[in-house]
Amino acid sequence: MISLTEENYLKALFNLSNKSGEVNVNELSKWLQIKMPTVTSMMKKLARKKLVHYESYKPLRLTERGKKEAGLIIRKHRLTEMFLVEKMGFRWENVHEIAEQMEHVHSPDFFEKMDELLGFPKIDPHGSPIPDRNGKMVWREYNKLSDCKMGETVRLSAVINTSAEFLKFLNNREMRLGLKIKIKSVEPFDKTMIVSYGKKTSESLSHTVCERLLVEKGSG
Amino acid sequence: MISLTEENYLKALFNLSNKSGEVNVNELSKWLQIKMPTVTSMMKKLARKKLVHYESYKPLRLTERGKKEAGLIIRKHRLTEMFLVEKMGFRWENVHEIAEQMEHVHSPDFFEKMDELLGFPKIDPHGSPIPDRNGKMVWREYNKLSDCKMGETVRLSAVINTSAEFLKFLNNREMRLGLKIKIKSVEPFDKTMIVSYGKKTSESLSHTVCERLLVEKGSG
DNA sequence: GTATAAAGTTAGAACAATCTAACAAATAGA
DNA sequence: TCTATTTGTTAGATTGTTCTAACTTTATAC
Repeated sequence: MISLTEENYLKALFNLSNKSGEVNVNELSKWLQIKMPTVTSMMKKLARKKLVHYESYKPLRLTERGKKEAGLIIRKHRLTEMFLVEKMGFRWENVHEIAEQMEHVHSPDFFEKMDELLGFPKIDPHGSPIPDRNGKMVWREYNKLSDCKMGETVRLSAVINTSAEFLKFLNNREMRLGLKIKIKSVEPFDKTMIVSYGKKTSESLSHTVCERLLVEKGSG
Repeated sequence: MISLTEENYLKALFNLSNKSGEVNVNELSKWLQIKMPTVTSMMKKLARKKLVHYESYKPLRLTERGKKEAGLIIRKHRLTEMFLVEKMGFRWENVHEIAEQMEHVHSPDFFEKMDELLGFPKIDPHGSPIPDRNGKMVWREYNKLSDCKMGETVRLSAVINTSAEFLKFLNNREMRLGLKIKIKSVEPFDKTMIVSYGKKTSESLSHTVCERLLVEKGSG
């Protein structure tokens, strides 16, 4: 049995894993706002439970089982977010906190029913992929807006940061998923972009913002 | 802040309170399947938090604040059960376990939205009243079927036991809320009732079952 | 290539929620 | 009313999750 606390560690490890699947203790400690010694001892415990590969002074890695369990928690989180938006009328900036609690509900039937009522969605309201029943998750080929060049036209496909503040920032600028964005220019000094989209002919987006917007190129 | 564990004690106290609002430590201990010394120490803690009136060797009583908090937890439980049945297509015997977990979700908005989508229901799928936003709950004037007499015709309004087994037992006999039931006879020895309802002309219901069925008299 | 800083670990304590064993008070039977 | 049973409490231990303080290892900077 995996406790609520352990579930939160697994999810954090999953979310922080880089391409090679590695996470540092310090990173995890800061993310969870839990002191390093506590994290170390929990990692030893999760290692005993075969959910994490742990060796002293080495980066942490989830085991296959750990990845699956974490994926299933994230599946519950994202299905919930989708349900809240699509079936209950919540806005995308108000679903994270609720999903954060619902992801710990143990009831396969409940989440299967959500999935069914939603028509088996592949992405959540922020464009993040919903892991399948085996906890497997695949990101489509997205680019950060900040990596695109002047003159390109792209489609907004996902947002990395799902904090209410950031999402409200996007709301205020009438930005939402699916939006077609044209890059008019890029300021060389601070990488601020001037873009046009919808009725906006000239909006300025800081590098910090552009790094958090994932887009698809050349999808018409 | 009230912990999940404390919430479960409050809810149990609320559910076990008799007319005078009293609950014994032993009773609570058996209900929660937690040993008496643990219950005693938790009661002292809840007394410190002004949620329970506690005096050594005296019966336990919720304070006004305790009653309110407990009522709000039960509100969340029952709204969830109603939502699961009305909006998600679950059957009444499958909602208790899920609601048991959802009742601990902290998000007034979430439950307000449920309430609104459901059209502000007064009762849950088992006929139990849903406490209002202040945690206040009122039972309508129901009688146990077991207290009714031969010849009476009554309407099934609520079920006391919400275990899946009992609800499946009722399903198997095509019994549901709103059903009009006529008492054909009562066996004096064991109080078994012979009743008719719907297409059934002669069904036998044990006293154990009749005690768990709440009915309204003379409502046409 | 050593000194310093950053990252990670060990040891020991604290708090919440649980238990068992032993004792005390209240209740019930004769 | 006296004793036996039931109910309730106290004391002390256990487990899970967290902390601080002190120490060790690894990485960084000159």
